[in-house]
Amino acid sequence: MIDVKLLRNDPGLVRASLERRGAKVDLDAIIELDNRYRALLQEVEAARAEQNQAGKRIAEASGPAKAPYRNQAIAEMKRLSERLKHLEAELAELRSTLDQALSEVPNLVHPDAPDGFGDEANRLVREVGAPPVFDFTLKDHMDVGEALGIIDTERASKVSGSRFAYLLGPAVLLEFALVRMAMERLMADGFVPVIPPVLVRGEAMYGTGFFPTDEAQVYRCADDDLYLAGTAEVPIASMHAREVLPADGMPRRYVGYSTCFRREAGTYGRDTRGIIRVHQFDKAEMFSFCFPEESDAEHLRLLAHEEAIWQALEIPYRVLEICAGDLAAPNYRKFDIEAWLPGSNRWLEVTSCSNDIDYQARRLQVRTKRESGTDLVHTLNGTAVAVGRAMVALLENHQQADGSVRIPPALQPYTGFDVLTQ
RNA sequence: GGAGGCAUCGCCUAGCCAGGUCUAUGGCGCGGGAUUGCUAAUCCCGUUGGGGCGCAAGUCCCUCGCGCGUUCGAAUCGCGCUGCCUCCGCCA
Repeated sequence: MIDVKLLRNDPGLVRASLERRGAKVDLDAIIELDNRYRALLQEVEAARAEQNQAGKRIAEASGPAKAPYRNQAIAEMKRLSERLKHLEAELAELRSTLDQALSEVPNLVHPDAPDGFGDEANRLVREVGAPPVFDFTLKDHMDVGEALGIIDTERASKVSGSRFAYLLGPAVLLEFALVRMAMERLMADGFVPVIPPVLVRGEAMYGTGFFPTDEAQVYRCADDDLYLAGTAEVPIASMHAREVLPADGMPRRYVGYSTCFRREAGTYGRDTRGIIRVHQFDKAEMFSFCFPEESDAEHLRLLAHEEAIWQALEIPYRVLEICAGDLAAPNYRKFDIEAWLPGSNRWLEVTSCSNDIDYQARRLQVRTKRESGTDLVHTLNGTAVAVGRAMVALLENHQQADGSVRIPPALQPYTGFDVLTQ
């Protein structure tokens, strides 16, 4: 949610951001709604003040001697009350129309975000590491994984349908190793590890900005009115909803580990092979709550952690800054990391790091209190390690002629083996 | 799943049965100040969070878990929901 006061005072700024996104929102209609709402609010509040005064007069007029006066005052208050009832109903309706309209306005866009739409408009920030050289015929991750017997999508589809997988044997240890390595690096920088609930209320989905926009991507448990989170971002951001965080604990950094569930509606035929795009995967996610003036730096900090992890995994990657037209509604600025997949001869998105400024905080009402006052915090999130896709990158980049996969030294203390074999 | 209980401004707490002067009591904590002096004490003032109007001073409205209702008027009465606690059942 954007700040309605900002819209009121500087509609040009909001309009410019919307244009860069290519978002079609009738701002003038919202501004008009806001004006009408505030005019009516004043009327209602004046009537309430009058009612409060009248109530006091009634209370003061106790005893038989004052009964006539009292009856007159009650009659007067009845009229007031009747009028207020209508005004308040009108006000409530106007408010909910305004809230609905505001909830559909996407966030502002960072001045440095590249203009444009689509992949071509993304800015290449840097490319790190050289593609490995091989002297044998390369396999893609699925061929490597199947040959090793560590990925089984065929049986998974028997049990759960397409876009599911069994991970077996050393792949399981590899998962725990990746997560443990990421966790320890982040804990060293003060991130608090957390395993959040993954079944959440609609409120949490709305508060983080996934509803109403991305409702189609979310699994719903209808009987309990709960939703399966597509990322730990949802329960972690919501963890401090309606709280005022003490200034001396800022910034608050978490690294959450959770299974993620995504319906992948509308992606039929895309990434159908292997475990690149599945309905269920595990991920360690960074999340920060920080002071507003610190969020630009915090964003770069999260990105630096992501890059350090990919460097430790010895995977060539590139950093992209996502163009204004491709930002999700809550995002103010976003960096993706894409890993190079030599076996598939393509780049694969493996992390995503966003600064949502106060967009989520306003919906979730997460504030911090310091001497200068109580402010909404800024929230940021970034992938520490998306296990499935990290495995894909490892299998393709570190495959060896005999079908085994080399484990980079930084990961070996966590796997307990240096070569992944059958 | 069944039965019962609880929810007040950071924490504790009064108020609820018997609706109006509740602009919510007191304590703790916190912030500011005064006084006395010695390892501290006493006193005074302030201290929920939002919102509207206003250059400001200020002023008004909302907020007693949430919602709906009854009523001229709800912290207080009724209904629903949520959360927590106790017991039973079930369970990793």
